[in-house]
Amino acid sequence: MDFYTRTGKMALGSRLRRLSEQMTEQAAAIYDLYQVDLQPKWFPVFYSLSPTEGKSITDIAREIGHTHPSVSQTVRELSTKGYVIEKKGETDGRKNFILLSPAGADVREKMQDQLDDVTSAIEKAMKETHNDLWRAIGEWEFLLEQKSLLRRVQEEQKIRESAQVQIIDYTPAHQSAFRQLNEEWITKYFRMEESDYKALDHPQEYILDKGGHIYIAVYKDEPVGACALIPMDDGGFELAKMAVSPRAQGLGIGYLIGQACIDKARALGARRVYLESNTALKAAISLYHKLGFRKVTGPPSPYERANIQMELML
Amino acid sequence: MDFYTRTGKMALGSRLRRLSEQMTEQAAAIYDLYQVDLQPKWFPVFYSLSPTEGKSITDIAREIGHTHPSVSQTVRELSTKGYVIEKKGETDGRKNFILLSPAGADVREKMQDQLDDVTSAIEKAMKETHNDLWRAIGEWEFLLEQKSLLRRVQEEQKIRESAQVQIIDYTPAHQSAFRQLNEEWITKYFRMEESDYKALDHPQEYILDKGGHIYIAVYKDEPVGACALIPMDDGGFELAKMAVSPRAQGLGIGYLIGQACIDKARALGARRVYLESNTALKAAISLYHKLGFRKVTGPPSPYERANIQMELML
DNA sequence: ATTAATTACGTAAGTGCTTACGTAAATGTA
DNA sequence: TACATTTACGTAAGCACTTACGTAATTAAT
Repeated sequence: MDFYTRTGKMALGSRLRRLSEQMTEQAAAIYDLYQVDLQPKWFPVFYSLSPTEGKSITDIAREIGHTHPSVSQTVRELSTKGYVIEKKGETDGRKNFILLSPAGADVREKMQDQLDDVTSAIEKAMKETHNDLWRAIGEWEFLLEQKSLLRRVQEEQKIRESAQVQIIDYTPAHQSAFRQLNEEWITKYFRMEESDYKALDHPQEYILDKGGHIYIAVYKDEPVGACALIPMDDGGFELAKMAVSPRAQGLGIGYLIGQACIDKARALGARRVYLESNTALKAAISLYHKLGFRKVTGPPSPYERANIQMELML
Repeated sequence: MDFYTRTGKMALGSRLRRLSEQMTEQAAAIYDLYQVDLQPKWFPVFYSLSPTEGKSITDIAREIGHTHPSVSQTVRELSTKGYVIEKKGETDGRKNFILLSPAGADVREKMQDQLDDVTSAIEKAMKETHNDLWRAIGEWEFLLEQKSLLRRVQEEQKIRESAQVQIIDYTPAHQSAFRQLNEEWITKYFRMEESDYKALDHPQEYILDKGGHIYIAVYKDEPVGACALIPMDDGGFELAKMAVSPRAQGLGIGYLIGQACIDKARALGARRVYLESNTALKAAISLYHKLGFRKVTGPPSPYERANIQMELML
């Protein structure tokens, strides 16, 4: 008991199982009390049946939320007990329609008191609690249907890891990382061009000295992303050489480093940030949209691979 | 889903199990996400261990609320994985002390992020609910520890069945039942005496005609209890011939029919109800106590079997 | 100092479900 | 009209536990 408070919410599943086990364990004793010759595990199937209307195995399974083999098994057991009658489907020879036999209907009748007593026992116990277990389960069922626990945990993971990402100013020590991160995606989709070599091999000369800026994203002491601002003739900046290592995808690094660049451009008094990209890079384009960029048509680009131009007015 | 609302609270156990299954099913995927090479089922045992302090199999089992074979099995699996070290007890050769190996401690370290993320994912989800599942489970654990579900259901059964018990006035048609019910317990513990035959064979003459009264308890259209009020010289009544069929025990019939007699005595203006019994009849004596009777010493009784006298002042 | 009872723990088998898989019937497609 | 696909359902095996049982080691009782 104490253990579960220490492990915390991680043990929610186990704790639920233990509680349910405690309850179903008592169920057997309760059936005895009412001298109903029915195994507790049969209850869902048994209760779903009627003496008049037959139901197929799959129908029952869907209704009670078990698998069909489980229902199939239970039906066989109920059948040897003589509580149900099986009838092959007439129009559909695969189906096996199950209905309550007279003996089964009899047991069902006798069970009514038990059902009533159990219901009121539980309802009375529930009144002693402040937190309604029945409703809480319902809410969780809804919650998990909406978004799985896995997805929720993934989101938490992302939040935690994003907090460990730092956006820092470029220093000469980052040159090789800056080149490598960019070369990686350029060669994957396109080919390195003359302007790429200039900017990546000599960022000091071709970017910084011209009044530009470079940011490096660091995650767990390793550079995993980069982005540059290159001054344009109109007083604005071009956002270029945006790169995120595939190993660090999903941490929102693109957004963080892009936003850092935009903030810097604004701080430097620019009115506009411009960029060129390629529509094949779907993730990149959608990131730019998220950052506020909109498609424009401007003067032709020096880059072969550019087939889309975007801008963001500050 | 709909099925569970129809079956009502009876399905509380199943519903809990299904929810817990949904959660533990996701657990495996979550472990994958963090690349922790640990089976979810190992978690409770694994988490209970430390690298310095060894714990015996039974200790672990008690702590996490599983059985010792389950722990034994898990430890063997963790052992072949190299995550734990087993050490025979030095003072007690039966014990098998388990501690985390360096490799195990390593995994434990790596798991911390996962634990944190799962905890905050669940806590965040919980904030979206109105009924706190975690607390609700805690309350139910407490509730069931206090009084088992079986006991609670038994109480409901008793309440429901007691409502079906009716206390009615004696009519001549009840004479044989009146006699049989009393003869049953008298011959079981003692022997029939002269006064018994008189009262049971001729209740009209020996009880009613003298200004006495008889009540019959009827349950499911069958007489299952009886009790008589016989007028005494002092203006009070003697409570006598109280009998409840063993087949109808536990329905509180003794109390109901006793109370009916007391009410009647009061209505007839009596100041005192008196009775004689035997201390061997523990259940009867405690019932009389519950009805308000106290032990007294009075004149000797005509009945051989009487060894205790009680009275209730109205 | 024996003998009996208790405790620790391992192995085997059972439980109430599940997934995996196979077969026959029904349905869709060319 | 033949073929592939889907559906219904049964059987087998697996899963994560449990209970049942047997065997040492320890402790209590005589």
